[in-house]
Amino acid sequence: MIESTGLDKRKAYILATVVYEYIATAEPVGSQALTQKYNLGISSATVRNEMAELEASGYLIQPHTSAGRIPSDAGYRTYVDRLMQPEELDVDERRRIRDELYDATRELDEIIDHTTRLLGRLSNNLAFVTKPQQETPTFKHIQLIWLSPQTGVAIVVTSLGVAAQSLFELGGEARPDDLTRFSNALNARLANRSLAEVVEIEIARAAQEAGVSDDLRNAVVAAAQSARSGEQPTIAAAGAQNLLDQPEFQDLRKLRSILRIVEEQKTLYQIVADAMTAETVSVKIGHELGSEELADFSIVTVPYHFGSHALGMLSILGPRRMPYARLLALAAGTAETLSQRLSDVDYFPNS
Amino acid sequence: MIESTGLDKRKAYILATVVYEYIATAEPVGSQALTQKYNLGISSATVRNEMAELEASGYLIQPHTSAGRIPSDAGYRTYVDRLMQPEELDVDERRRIRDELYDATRELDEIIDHTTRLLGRLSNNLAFVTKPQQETPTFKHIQLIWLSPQTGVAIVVTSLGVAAQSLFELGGEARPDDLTRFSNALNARLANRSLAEVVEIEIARAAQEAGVSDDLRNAVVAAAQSARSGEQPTIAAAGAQNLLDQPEFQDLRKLRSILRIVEEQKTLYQIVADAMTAETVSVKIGHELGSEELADFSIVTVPYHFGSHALGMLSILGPRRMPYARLLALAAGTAETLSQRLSDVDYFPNS
DNA sequence: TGCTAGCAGTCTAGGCGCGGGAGTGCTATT
DNA sequence: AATAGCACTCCCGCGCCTAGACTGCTAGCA
Repeated sequence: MIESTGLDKRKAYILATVVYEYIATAEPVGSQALTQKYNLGISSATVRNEMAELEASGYLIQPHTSAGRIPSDAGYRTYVDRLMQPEELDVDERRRIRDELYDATRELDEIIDHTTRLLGRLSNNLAFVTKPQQETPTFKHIQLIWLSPQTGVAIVVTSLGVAAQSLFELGGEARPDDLTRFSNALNARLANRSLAEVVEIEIARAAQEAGVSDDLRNAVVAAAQSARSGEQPTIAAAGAQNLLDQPEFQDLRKLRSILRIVEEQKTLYQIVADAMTAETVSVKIGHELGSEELADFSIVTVPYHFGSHALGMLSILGPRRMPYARLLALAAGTAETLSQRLSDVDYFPNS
Repeated sequence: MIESTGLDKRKAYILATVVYEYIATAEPVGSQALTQKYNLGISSATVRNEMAELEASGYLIQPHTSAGRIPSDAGYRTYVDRLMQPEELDVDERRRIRDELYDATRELDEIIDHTTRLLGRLSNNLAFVTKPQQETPTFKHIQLIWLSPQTGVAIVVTSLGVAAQSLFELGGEARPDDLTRFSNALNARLANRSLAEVVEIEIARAAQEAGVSDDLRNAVVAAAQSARSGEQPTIAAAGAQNLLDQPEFQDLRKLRSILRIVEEQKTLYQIVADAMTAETVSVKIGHELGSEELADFSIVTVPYHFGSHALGMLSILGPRRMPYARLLALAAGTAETLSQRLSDVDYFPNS
């Protein structure tokens, strides 16, 4: 572990301390401040040398020449994955969450809203929760259209309306007839099947039946996947005002981005979607969110379940400089309690 | 009209121009700027004199000695009620709203959400819409409890749970028996009646039957009203990020208040609740919102209907310096279209 | 060889003072 | 009554400057 990151024990400890201190103060951390506040047993000069190397390895950043250091994305990542002391919710807090969720409300939507607000309040950040879709969308129709000898387009219509189109290369040897035949085979197999089911196998069988090229099959698979990503459950959000307190967001443009993205929901969902299949809580830090606008933020996400079925996700969005250990524990604990809460009443008689 | 406000024609025109200009620029309006930009046919010195009088009458405010004037709440109020040129939505815009609302979505909740976003986008402000409650709450039980020879308490239980209690004076001559008798009479008349119905008459009849004092009757009416105000439908909001663009909200504390209040919903609902019974669009300006935190904002509200029944309200929240004429037209137009849209599908088979 | 003390250099945040500019109220004049 | 002119007031933005924090580097020490 130590070798794999190029960090000896002392460097690791210094990195951890810098991250910890920066999370607490939001100020670049200098070598003196560090040795004074934490008795490291080494002098500030030594820390300076170590810091310079940590910066060279990409874990720390110096905002300007005569300033302290702040963690880079890689620094945070290392901190979260290897260095930080994991936290647990204490019993009191766990009970408070439980009590709130087991409040009078019965309706699923209300429980989700309630959970979102609770999470926003406890995390002091922006919380958002994807609502489970009651009705799982199904295939209605798929149509392959011949555009030119080289290209075609696949259009997938789901029970939610037109959902996806995907342009593809024909590979040269296909004729309009092939497409029609393939379309028919696909429709026979897929009509009214749930999008959530694994349809790749069916597509492969239909492709074999119709005797079409691999390119064509792959194009249809892509269109199906894209249609699936169109299933975007609505998202409840709460706690945006908490972000206003963070010193790094006095810059209004960043806030604007956040509010817009949260309201739009689509981007937000795409960012966290892959956490749905995760076993446990996952974290995306800064640029890992895949958007320059969100580069100063991090998101903690954890799925919640009904039985063994993942229903949705619970996320906390905050400054990159968020208290990771605490928020990971909070998100995990809340998701667990929510899952329990949901399993106590049979909301999903059909599943 | 002129006498009632202490404004002659010229003062009225100057006031209107100041408000108009301030809405456009967000800068205090000086006498020179005014005469240069609008050819008033009088000199800046004359305008200065008029402005001084308008300030003395409370329509204008001078932020500091050597600055121009900005409108006071009273100034805005006069502008909105009497001076401004009302606007209409142009045909194009009206059609765009219509097209958006008649989009594929079917579900009531989605239509409301969609409308909210649309309104946020078109208004460039924060829009919020109260969602109709599908189930109208009904009386379950009312209980009058004798506390002392002078006081009692009324507890109203609705189908939504315990909703209201109201302490009252007995007026001296009532005994526990009277309260029990009145309770019984009330329960017989009110059980399972909708809270939305006019229940005052029923209460009066029950009071007569039981032969109790006016004080007692009024206490019960108060409790019933308070129970009714407890019906707080959820609120959809959109466009918070638009407020960030307004120069007067660079101060983050104000934004924080807004976001908190919008998220809380309760306060927001209470503020606009009385607009529900209005015939048309209504405006609350600055301190009229009844909260120091909201003193820099104004809210435009208009109810939307299903048939003749008011279902909810559509509001725009923005800086006090909002383009009133435009937003009034926008809110009214959107509400009208929404009402039509709802009446085209039978969402409320029971009403 | 690794650590430390000291030092010179660098950069930022924030306090201070100044002057331009916009606007006012007042007074004298038409 | 309306206006022109004038002296005065106040804010805002600019540049200047200093205090403070931190760095990298060098030389000395276990």
